[in-house]
Amino acid sequence: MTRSAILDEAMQTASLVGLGGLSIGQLAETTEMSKSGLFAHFRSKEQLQLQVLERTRERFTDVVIRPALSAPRGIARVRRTFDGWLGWADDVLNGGCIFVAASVELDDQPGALRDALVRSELDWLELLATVAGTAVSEGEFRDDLDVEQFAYEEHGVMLVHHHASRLLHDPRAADRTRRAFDSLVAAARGPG
Amino acid sequence: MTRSAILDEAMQTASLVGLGGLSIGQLAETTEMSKSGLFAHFRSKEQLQLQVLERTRERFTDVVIRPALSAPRGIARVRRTFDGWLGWADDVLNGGCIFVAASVELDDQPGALRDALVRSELDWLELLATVAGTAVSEGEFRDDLDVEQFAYEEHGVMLVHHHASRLLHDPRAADRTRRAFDSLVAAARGPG
DNA sequence: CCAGTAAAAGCACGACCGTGCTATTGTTCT
DNA sequence: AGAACAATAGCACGGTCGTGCTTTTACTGG
Repeated sequence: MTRSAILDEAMQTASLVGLGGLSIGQLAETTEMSKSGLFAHFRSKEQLQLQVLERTRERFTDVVIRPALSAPRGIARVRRTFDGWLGWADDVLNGGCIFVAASVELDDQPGALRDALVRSELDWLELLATVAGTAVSEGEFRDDLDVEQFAYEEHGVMLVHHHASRLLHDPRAADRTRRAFDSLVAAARGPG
Repeated sequence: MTRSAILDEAMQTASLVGLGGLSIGQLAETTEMSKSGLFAHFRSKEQLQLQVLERTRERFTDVVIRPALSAPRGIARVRRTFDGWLGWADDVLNGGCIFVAASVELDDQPGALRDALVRSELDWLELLATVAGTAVSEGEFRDDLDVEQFAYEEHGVMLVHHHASRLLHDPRAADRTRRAFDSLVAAARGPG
């Protein structure tokens, strides 16, 4: 079992129980390794968590960010980024989005893991704002749009989608989310 | 140490480490009781968690819901509900909002605790929709407003506020949140 | 084939977990 | 004062946790 395969397994587990819920013994069991054999790959639990987070970032880049950036600049790209996020947990994870889970798990727990997550989230928000910016420069969004505010509100819709679909299992979640997103886009297009 | 006081302590701890992060031993330590003495009050960890959740609901009702419902019907009440939520974790908890934390902690963990949380969250969403409804019947919101959609988007703004303020410590969070909320209200007032 | 190296396993440790069972304390009622 | 009862403590159990140390296995280059 290669280190990379272990991380993939760990990522799936973390999606179900969070980064804090990861345990070396349980992970050794599901990968059919000895506890000490697995432990040798990482040299502490924190290292394991950091590398799982990093691996998740890589996968996220592959399945969400890169495809989104290959969409045409402007609203099309904004939409593709948003839709990519909506589907990503369903497509590559067994459970919920690891970033969402970690965000509430770590908000009161200082340390390297939290710091790494914060960097990651800031990158993501910045990317959302940048993508919105392409819609501005293409003339599809009004040119006095506050792109960071747009990213902020867009992120809110993502979070409420996660809540409604994963916790509440609300069958109307997809529809509500689409309507919320469309409102944001409409408001960004122009004044009334 | 009375059962009620224990629950208050446990609520504070849960706000820092989540309901799953509660432990009988640690709680016994902070309440200066023996582990078995404390354990006797609840007869399982799950019972403890359920009662902590219930206690949190009571406190939430006291400091958010009741004051909000005493505001005048309409937009004033909508705003008071929203503002009440924003402040509630800061005012009564040491850490983050327990409902937010539990929502991502439990979304893949079936059981009585998850069921109780889902009921609680559905109540909350329903209340948000109902309060928006008072603004409709007062003529302040347009009368074809989808109040559940409004509640959905409002909830999204709350979640992103929690993320930005607690995880990112973004000093602009309060301002961004207010602007997001104002957009929602403006859109609900009328067509353009 | 053998030496050297890397990966995995074996094993033990102290700590904490939830939970039972039994004893002790403290309170209330007659 | 003594009996009945509730609250708390003492103690032990099997289990899992993260992590060290030592030994075995698997692989590689000469």
